[in-house]
Amino acid sequence: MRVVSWNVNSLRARLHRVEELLAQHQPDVVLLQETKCAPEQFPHEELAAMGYHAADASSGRWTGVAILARRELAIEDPTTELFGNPLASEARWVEATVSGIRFASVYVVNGRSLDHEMYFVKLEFLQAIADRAGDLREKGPMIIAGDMNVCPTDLDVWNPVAFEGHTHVSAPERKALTRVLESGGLVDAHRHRYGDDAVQYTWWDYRAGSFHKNQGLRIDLHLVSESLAGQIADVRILRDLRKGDKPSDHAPLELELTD
DNA sequence: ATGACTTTCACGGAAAGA
Repeated sequence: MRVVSWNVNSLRARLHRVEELLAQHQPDVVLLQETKCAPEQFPHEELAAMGYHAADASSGRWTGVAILARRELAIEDPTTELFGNPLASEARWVEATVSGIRFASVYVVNGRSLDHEMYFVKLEFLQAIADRAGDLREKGPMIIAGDMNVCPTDLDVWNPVAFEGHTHVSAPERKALTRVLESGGLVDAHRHRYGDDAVQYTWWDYRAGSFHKNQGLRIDLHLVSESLAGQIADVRILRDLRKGDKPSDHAPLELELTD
């Protein structure tokens, strides 16, 4: 099974690149973030023409997440509910079961700055995910993936010194992310696959030629149940989709599980 | 040194992203 996670930075603006991804990689499940659609704008028909159906959480503006699956795979029990979510009106969480695995696509709050109200909202949001992951742990295998907006360690930051005092790298954010992993019994698929040697990023600022200088962050993660970890055959960051015509500022991540 | 890009909404430019 192939599971892609991708912050598309507007699904409508990126539909041609999503089509490229689906045609080239034929993933079974795709977890999207920052779809930026109002509910009526979500491109169900266009995706159906590409062979996929979707469960979406859509509220317009900056957020929006979705779970896509090949049309042959049922999307069961979708929900956008997340108990304890401090931003429940923003579409940042969607869950559904596909092929017996509980999937969640998540777009974690940015936080803006360490002294901003939204930073504390971010920590609350991560705690809500940890609580949910703890509940799901009792029920079976899960994959929570998306834009976590946290770099798990300094290995995941192109210049840790430059990021001191900023969001995405602070100790409380990292601790909150660790709680998600511990509570859910989850592994970071990328680290599980590559160990501590692999320095790779999933996001690069549009500005200043950051992508070409490889000045990025690894903030997009597949968090996978330990019971599935033995099936992790590969984890790839699809850098080619960060290039070319109107790319997102995030690259897709492709997780391959053996059947 | 600073800002350097892209999207949305809406029709100029602010807000937001990370």
